[in-house]
Amino acid sequence: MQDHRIVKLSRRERQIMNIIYQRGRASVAHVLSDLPDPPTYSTVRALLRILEEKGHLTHDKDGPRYIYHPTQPRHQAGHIALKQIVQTFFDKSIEKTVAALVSDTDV
Amino acid sequence: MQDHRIVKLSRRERQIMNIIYQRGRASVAHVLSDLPDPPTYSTVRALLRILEEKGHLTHDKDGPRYIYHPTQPRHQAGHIALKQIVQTFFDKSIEKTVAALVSDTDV
DNA sequence: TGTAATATGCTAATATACTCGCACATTGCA
DNA sequence: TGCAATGTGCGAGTATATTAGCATATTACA
Repeated sequence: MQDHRIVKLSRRERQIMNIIYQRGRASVAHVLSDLPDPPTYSTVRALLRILEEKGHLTHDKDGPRYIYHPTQPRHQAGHIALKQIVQTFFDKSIEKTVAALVSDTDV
Repeated sequence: MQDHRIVKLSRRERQIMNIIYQRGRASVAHVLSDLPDPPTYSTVRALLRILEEKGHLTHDKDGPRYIYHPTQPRHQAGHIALKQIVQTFFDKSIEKTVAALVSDTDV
């Protein structure tokens, strides 16, 4: 479990981190276009800035614009997220989790 | 994906839902004892009330006290949470997710 | 039965998240 | 080179989440 940073994110912060993890890296415009109930460009920039201050993101420049990417590697964040779910919903059993994962029938 | 209710939760709300899903059902005292950086009893009750208003929880009485439990079945919530993770961290690939799940080596 | 312990019902203050607008810089091209 | 398009920096308002306190009911048992 070790690093609980990600669990402390707020709703919007979480949405944004998910988008960036899914894409690998993203510009403000990318994030904005993927956000549900999208706010303004300004708002997204503000949130990205905050996430960077908190250490979840970094950016580098692609010509005139910022490209953000996670500081914590994708696979590592994925692992942590998985562990959380195994613990919360599947009695800490990897078997049960795999079973649920494979059986696509319900839900 | 279907039901995005759970993704809309705030930080504390999420923590509480996780605790209750993990336990199956829980009293105020249970939740309080499991919360990190625990607030006061009053606070927990307020949050539980809100979660109930939003439709995530119900309660029934065990003698003098309320016992809360999720309205959405555990396995269903687990499925949804899993799908989210598969999509965000593992390129929508169940194989990759299972692989990560089984290889306990890193993180 | 009287009292300490433990519940809930409300109400309201404080902190944090979320939002946006305005000013200014840079880019690309007519 | 001048202007429209697209960036960022920053400051501040609004909404929501988080917190706690006080009044009151119920329980358990000396």
